[in-house]
Amino acid sequence: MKQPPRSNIYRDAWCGELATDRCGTNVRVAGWVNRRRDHGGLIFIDLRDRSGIVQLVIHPQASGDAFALAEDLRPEHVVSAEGEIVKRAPNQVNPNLATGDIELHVRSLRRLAASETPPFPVDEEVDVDENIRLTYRYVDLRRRRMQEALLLRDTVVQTMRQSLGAVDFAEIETPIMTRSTPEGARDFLVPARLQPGSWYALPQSPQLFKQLLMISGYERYYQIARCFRDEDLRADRQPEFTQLDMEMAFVEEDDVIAVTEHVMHAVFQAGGFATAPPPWPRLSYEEAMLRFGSDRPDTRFGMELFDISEHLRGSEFRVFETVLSNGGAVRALNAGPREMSRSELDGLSEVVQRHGGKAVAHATVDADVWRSPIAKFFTGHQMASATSALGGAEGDLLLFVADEPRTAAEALGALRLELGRRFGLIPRDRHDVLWVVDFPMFEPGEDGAWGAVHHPFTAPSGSFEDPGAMKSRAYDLIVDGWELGGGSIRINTPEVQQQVFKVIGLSEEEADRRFGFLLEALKYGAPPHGGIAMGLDRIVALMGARDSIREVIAFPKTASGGDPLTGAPAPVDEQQLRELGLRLTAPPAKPA
RNA sequence: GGGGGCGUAGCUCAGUUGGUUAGAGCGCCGGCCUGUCACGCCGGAGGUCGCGGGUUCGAGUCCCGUCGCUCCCGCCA
Repeated sequence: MKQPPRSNIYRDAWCGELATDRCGTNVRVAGWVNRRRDHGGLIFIDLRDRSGIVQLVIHPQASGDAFALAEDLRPEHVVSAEGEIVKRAPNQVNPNLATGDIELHVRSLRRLAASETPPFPVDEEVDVDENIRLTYRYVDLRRRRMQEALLLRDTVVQTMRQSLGAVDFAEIETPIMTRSTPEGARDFLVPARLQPGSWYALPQSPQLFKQLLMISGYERYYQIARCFRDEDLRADRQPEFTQLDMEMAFVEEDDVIAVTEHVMHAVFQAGGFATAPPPWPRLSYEEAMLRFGSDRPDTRFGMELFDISEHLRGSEFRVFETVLSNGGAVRALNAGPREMSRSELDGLSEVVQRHGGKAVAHATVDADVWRSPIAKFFTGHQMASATSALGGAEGDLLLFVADEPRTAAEALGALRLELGRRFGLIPRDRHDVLWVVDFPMFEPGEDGAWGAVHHPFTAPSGSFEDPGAMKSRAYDLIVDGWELGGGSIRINTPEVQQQVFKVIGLSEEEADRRFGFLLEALKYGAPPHGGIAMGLDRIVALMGARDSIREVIAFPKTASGGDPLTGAPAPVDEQQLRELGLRLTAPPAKPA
């Protein structure tokens, strides 16, 4: 706590900050009963506020009905206590408690509110069913781990504001009710009562508004922005989430990257998250895919991937030969000296299959050849050459995936992560930060058209003659295999913007209808500009070592998008629908 | 949309091959206890085994369906 509380009838001190310097003085504290130990003739109460815990001692001779009340207190009752701070005898010191060398000898005690027995323990770190935690989130948030997470989140946000403010960024708000301009994800829609049949959309990001602000000359903008995407949830994805959204004018990649490194390094330091100092290494998308089979590689451990297509081409192994002759690749990794059972190996194939691969082939290095069901298909030279490419030593387990190059890379990349976790190869107290750059601008979509890999406002490099070969001027910040943020230099002329729309199959009319306002704005002096968006929830989750961003959001949604506390989403009255000019074509899924 | 895991007391869990009255720890309630801090001791209450259906002499256990939570694939800056 930065300051003592203002003295009032409830308290004049924080529980967790009382120390021997206050011995002999009279203090008043308030909070929740964390635990009560009733010895019959003497009662101890651990009183908790946000700052921590202090032990209250209530003697029978305390004034008034203090002792009788203390007998009646239960966990989570809210009380205010007043009395003298007393130094504990040496044999009574509790080394596990920050305030363990003092205690408060209570003179008077007031119960400010009673409490039902909490649905789960507040004072213990037991894993409680998440649905129950969310139903009673106000109780859950009292628990130490949740408090730590939310206060870490505050530290992160404060640090972002300070370090951006210090380099002239201005915080500017953009609308939550806006026009549907799908960037790829599904929009959340809000019906417009005043214009029946029309809809607002909640922003997937402030992307277009921050570009407009650059055109408006604000030079350096940022916002801690809430964003909305109506897609399925994951441990690291919520339908509403928060990002640190930034944009700068007259910049190229290095400028945005430098500012981001400045902010994020400050954030990591403020949260005690140990990383190397900037500048952080940059890896091209192509290299990331080749070496790690992922565009967000976890570089904290090795076991890198290799393309051994050329070492094995021309073998008798039909599976590999078919893949190779169809333009596919054989990718492999060296899992090191490991014995794996048949069922463990089958398990690896399942991992690969989940990510679009077909199966994993395996071989164990045995002198110059392989011990493997597929060894008989290869020449000694092929085996020796592939083994050497993989740095294989006697007894090493080699794993192969053959497929279309990208599928092979991604499937083997997923396998690498699984092995890293399973064999404990990932160091706990080391954190790797890196940039992935040089993304392709377009990739083939399902309908044969091109799709924008980033979003269609990203500036491309290369020639529109060959969209598949174009790169985007984009960059992603990756930490420990988490994608913490991404951004790009944006398009700042209507001509280029139109060309990009054309490549992704947006007709001129369609582009004009949906993004006409942007194209128009680009005609009025749009400076070169670029920016980035950092996922706040992910940053805090990673720094706080949480598996899910729900652990760092005060009131998150469940995997089905609901909030067990409020019951949202819920049906609305017929009257509300009528005012909006809406009628349901199907009855509500569940009654109100 | 698809696949996996889970659902038994307030909480965390056990529950054998389908078999008599479904258990444990913590919590809760009552009693005792003046130095505990995971206080201790004694006693007690507490169950729609998520829900519905089926098989069976008999279902927490097997089958079908359904709901909820969760992880992943698809989807998603």
